Amino acid sequence: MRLTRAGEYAVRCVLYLSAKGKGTLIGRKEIAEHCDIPDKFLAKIAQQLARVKLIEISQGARGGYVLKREPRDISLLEVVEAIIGEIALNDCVTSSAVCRASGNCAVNRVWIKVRNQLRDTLAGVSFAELLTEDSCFLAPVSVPLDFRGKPKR
Amino acid sequence: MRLTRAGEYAVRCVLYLSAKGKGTLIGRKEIAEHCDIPDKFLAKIAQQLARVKLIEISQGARGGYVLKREPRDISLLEVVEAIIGEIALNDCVTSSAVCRASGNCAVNRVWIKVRNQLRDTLAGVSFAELLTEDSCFLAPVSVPLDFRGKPKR
DNA sequence: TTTATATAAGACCAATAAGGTCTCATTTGT
DNA sequence: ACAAATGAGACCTTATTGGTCTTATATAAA
Ligand code: FES
Ligand code: FES
Repeated sequence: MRLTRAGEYAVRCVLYLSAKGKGTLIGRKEIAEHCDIPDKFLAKIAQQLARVKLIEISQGARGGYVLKREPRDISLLEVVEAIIGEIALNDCVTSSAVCRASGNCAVNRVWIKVRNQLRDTLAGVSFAELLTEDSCFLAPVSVPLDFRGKPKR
Repeated sequence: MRLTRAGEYAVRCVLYLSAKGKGTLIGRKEIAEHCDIPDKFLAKIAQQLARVKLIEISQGARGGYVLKREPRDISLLEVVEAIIGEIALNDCVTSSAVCRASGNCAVNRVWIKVRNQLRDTLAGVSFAELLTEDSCFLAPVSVPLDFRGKPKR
């Protein structure tokens, strides 16, 4: 019951890109080094982030990654779910084949509740917010007032 | 990021025992069959439940399991954590060796928050409550008014 | 236009964890 | 004593995670 390494790495990566600002091209190696992510593994993770349009990847010499959205509009949930898929917590929630009475089960209802709670909280934290505080791999960054606050989407 | 099978089985098992009432001895096979849990696997799970004194195991012919506490005093959280250990969600929360700035990290703080939220919600649901509604493997049971409501511990 | 640098895509591999079984010992009712 | 049940832990199988490798492709710069 824990976030995968890939998920944590993705968060770090997006946080690093957020600090540099939307639209800034950063080499993969720089990110890997600063965020302590295995270089090749980051490549794989970045591809997933690109698939959901969070970043854009440019190839060739002087290639790298570019954040495509404003940090204030990116939620923690989005980044996490881009990597590990929609959070479910237990199997009954997704596949109704597991339990006999799925859909009408007191236990299941509790799991759905905590799952929604968890997703809501993660959805309520933007990378702009994270940037205003100290984090691993990153000193806090002063963010213009306009860009603080909760994510829109 | 999901509850293990063992965790789900444990919940079913305790729910079944709750329906029979505290102090009632039930054979392992009966539980395994009704709750659709592999017999031998249930044995292993039961041992973990016994270790935290949720149930008591009696050996020998006509042996089986006995619920040791009132369903209204057993929370979902307790049963789950008896099996999978304390819920953590991400590694930084437990082992500070993973990230560089653990203890003072915005990301980490969010994870701690959602983790506490999740644990609180699960802690707020008793098996007596679960019994009043329909569940997989179990028809709803009428529970005396006195025994409904939130868990004490 | 060649070369060096960088990523893409996916196959591939190693380590860990989950899910479950088996064996042998022990306990207890009859 | 014997049959019926569980205990404890080794053991096995499969799935997931975490990560690397290989070949191909794109681009900047010489
Ligand atoms: S639907 Fe799975 S526990 Fe009830
Ligand atoms: S402490 Fe692990 S992400 Fe910051």
